[in-house]
Amino acid sequence: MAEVGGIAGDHLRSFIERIERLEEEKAALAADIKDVYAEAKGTGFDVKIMRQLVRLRKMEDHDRTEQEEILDLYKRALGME
Amino acid sequence: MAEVGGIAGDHLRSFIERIERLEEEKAALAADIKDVYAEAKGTGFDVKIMRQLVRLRKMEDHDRTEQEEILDLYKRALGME
Amino acid sequence: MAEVGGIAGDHLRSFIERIERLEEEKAALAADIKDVYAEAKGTGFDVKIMRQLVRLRKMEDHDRTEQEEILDLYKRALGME
Amino acid sequence: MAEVGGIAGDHLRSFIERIERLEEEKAALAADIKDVYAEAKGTGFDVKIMRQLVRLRKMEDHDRTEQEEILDLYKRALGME
DNA sequence: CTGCCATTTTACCGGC
DNA sequence: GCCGGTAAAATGGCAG
Repeated sequence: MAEVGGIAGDHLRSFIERIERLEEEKAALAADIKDVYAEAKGTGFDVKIMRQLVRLRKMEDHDRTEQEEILDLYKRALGME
Repeated sequence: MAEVGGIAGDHLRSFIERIERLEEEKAALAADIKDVYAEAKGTGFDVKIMRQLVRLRKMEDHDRTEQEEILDLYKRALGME
Repeated sequence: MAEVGGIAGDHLRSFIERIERLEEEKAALAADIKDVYAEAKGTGFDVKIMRQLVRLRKMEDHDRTEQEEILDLYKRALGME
Repeated sequence: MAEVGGIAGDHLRSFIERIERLEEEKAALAADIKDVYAEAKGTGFDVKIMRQLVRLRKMEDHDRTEQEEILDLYKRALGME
């Protein structure tokens, strides 16, 4: 661990503050997201279902290349590459 | 999918896309935070300890806010606002 | 929280021991899995690729009904159910 | 998939299936553990505290084992085994 | 207030 | 023996 006190302390403080700044922005975005859900709910949509939709669409993105990956993996696993 | 449900479908899609856009930004910030921790680690700092520090400072902020809220509550109760 | 000492203590101990027993079995299975990977490695297979395969196949299982789920969700979300 | 790579493919499949079988059993045990925690919670115990207890007891076991290993090491160093 | 879900933290495992 | 990345556990937050 770097020295306690002096320049190392300033350095640590700098890192911590950068992180805290980023986390504030992240929290702000989380709040924005919450607001959008609330707005959608006010329009009559079901928040729980919307969350499921978002989750499933994210999974779909991950799956887009999954089949190819599996084939590639089998090939590599079997030394066919 | 836009044809399913007509207007409502478009509306839903709009909400979902807004959320997904915000979540992308949130993920980008999470990656930035990760990078800062990695950089700090490369400078010799202990990431686990740093995380504890950040959490502790956040809790203190939270508690401080809570105190202020209670104070406000009392002020309003006393007609001091 | 239940009383400290007396019957509650015995009860707690009983729960803890049941959990520890189950965790031992789980750890034993984890060791078995490790052994299989080691054996496969000894036969010339790449452990990292095998782990990826297992992970992707698990995802495939999860995806098996995903498309239907998504359609159902959209229908419900749009009040078409 | 059995046709890909012939014998090697079958061999790989065999390993993968053994692993998947073991992982299913492991998941079942994890579910059992979850159930015990839930049951304990229903009896009035604090699950979070219980988890800490289990972790602590495991650490103590680990440390005890470590001490015994060190003792063994010394014994061997002294030709006492 | 309770259960579920997302996030975050911790622990593990293989590789170098 | 550490490091990086990946899976598991645990905590926190949110909707109902």
